[in-house]
Amino acid sequence: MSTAIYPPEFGEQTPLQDVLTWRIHQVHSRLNVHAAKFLEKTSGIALAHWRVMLSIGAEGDTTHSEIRRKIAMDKGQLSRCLRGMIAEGLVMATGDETDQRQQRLSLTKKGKRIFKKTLPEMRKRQSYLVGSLSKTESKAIFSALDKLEMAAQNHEFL
Amino acid sequence: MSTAIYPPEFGEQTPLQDVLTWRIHQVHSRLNVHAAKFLEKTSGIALAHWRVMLSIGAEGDTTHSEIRRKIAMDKGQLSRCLRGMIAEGLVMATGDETDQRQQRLSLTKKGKRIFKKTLPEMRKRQSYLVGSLSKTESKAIFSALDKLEMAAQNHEFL
DNA sequence: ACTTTTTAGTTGACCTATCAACTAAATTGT
DNA sequence: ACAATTTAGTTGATAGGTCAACTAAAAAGT
Repeated sequence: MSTAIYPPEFGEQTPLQDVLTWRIHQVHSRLNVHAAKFLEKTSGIALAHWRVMLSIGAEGDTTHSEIRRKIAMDKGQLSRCLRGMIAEGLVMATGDETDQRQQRLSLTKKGKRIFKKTLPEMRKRQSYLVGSLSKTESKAIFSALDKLEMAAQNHEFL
Repeated sequence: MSTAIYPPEFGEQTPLQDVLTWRIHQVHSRLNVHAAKFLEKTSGIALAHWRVMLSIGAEGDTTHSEIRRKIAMDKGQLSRCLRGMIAEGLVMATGDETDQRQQRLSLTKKGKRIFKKTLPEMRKRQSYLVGSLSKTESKAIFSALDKLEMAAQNHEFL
């Protein structure tokens, strides 16, 4: 049981309380480890790289900040991540003619090949994970996450 | 909507897929930021320190590895965390007579004072967070997290 | 036109997390 | 009794996340 990890006095009075954020913490880290191992095995790329690839998409042509909007990644982190991906030959950057601050980003041939190979594998993985949930659970977990996120961003309670 | 953060082709075919782990990632990081700020404001302690305090408990007398069992924290991380907490005067360590490898850990007076001050605040915070969920959602999110964790630890799918 | 502000992205500093190597004490096996 | 293994905890190396300072280009304000 989830509550077992907390001292009774806390858990008993407030069964969902910190336990919930803690549970999210734990599950998150385990899912991350799993995803990273899985990706390492199937295509040898890093989780962050996969996320960025996914946000570019096989035929995409996008920019730094557009990716950031999509996946809400720190811009410094994304900058370094993209540098790595370019170094590995997964992504190519070409200057944007109308705005010299930004660059158009797209997958290289190698990037596309890996993307296309990885996508179905990741789909399988996710189906496997989500398949462990009931319909109700999978619906509820999404709305619960949305609500928790909103609650966490509500500055009144801070 | 949650699925909006992924390319249509991915999201449409597999609505819950990576989106779910990604949502957990996002929500987790926002909850963490929120918790850290909240703790900073209410008692000036770090999130990791709070978690350890919580696992020791106001009257607790425990060991390194017992904490680790409770909160599944990396042992190196916990070692440094405890060192910091001892330096801050939150925790005191005394040698265990029967086993010289381990130490008995408990909260100092200062630690207890902060613990007692922080606990109701954290309860309020958690009630606030959990209060944003419906009964169904809060039940479902727990079982969903349990199942996802088990699925992620299943080595068959790796 | 030119100053101010916003936007795009990079870099550095720092902090946390994870993993592996290591020491020392206790337990188990013979 | 003593060798081998397990358990407890520390430390170091490294990767990833977070924040803030910085440069440069573009847009907006006057």
